[in-house]
Amino acid sequence: MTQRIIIHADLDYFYAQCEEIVRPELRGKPIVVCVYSGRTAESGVVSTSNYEAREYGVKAGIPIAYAKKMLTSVQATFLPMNMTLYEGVSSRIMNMLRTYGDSFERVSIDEAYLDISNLAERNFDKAKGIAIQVKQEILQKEQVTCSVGVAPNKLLAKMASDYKKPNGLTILQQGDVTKFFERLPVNRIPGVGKKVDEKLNEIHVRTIDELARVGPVCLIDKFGKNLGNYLFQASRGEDNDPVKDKEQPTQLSRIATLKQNSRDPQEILPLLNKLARSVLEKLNEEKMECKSVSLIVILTDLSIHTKSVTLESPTKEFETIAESTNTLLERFIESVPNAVIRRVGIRLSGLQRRTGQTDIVTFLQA
DNA sequence: CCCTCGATCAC
DNA sequence: CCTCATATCGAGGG
Repeated sequence: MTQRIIIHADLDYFYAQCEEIVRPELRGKPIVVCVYSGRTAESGVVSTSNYEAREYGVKAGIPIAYAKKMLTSVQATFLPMNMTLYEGVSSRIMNMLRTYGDSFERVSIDEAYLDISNLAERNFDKAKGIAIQVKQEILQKEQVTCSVGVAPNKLLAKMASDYKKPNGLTILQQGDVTKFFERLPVNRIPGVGKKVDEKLNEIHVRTIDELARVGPVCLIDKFGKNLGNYLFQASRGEDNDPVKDKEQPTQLSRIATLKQNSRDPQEILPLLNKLARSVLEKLNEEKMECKSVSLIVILTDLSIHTKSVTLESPTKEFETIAESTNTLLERFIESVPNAVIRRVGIRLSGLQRRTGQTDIVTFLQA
């Protein structure tokens, strides 16, 4: 295949930026979008913050209480998540982006890849023009800024969009890779998080150019076939993963925090049923059914446990889901005598499109 | 090959 | 003080 040209677009500080759009008077001041757990009035974590808040160290994942302390000296706004708002803005932008590429891949609410190889006629100057146009259209139609990377594959496009933000545009061609990777920390490679980073540090690899000097056998030995090969290729800026339309999800989950810790199934059931209704609503919207049901349990020590069952036949029924998770919960509590539960969740997997077809029992009865 | 489960990532 | 959702992998058991 000839050389591809891929765009990665990343909507800047997305939830907080959406809030700036609907509350323009807040622009220029710190905004913190929060996930409130409902435990106490203030408990929860920061989902996203705008750059004014980040200057004070307020970023995604930190407890809301920490964020409040960091922002005591300034006038800051703390807002609960408004997913309906963000979904609306996102879907309008994604539908716009979809019209550009030969293929399109939405990777999250605020990120997408476009393959513009043909549109740009395999020419990076044209590709840059398209990227500028994309940024402009998103800004004009939705007042949203984004950071864009243009590169010969998804890996480099993502690393490029990450390089300059907010409101960045970075073109990265294969010939620039050596220079770009020089002294760049390995954790800038997508897929290299805390654990992989630590393991690489063990073999004294801190930067991507250092990683490129490690042999494939060594990497496969340390990280397994899949991740080992990925790291080897990534260190050279190579990636053949195609931009693929992901039409349907393969799993759906819902998780929530208990008002108070408990190991009494009766206290937990109402929340579990609520989660079942919620995740089933989504399953219905997607016109799908599921083959497996998992219970997710997070204990007071924050350890995560999952228990699952595979059903005899795919289901979309509340009774089936609720009964499964209830049984799994009782069984889990029984099997771990000291477990005190903080949060519970439900995951539906083995998802498949609902066929219009009637099930076999109904068919035989007809 | 399928199932279950924990781990990891990144959001 | 500690959210929520998705995908993927590898190990272990069958």
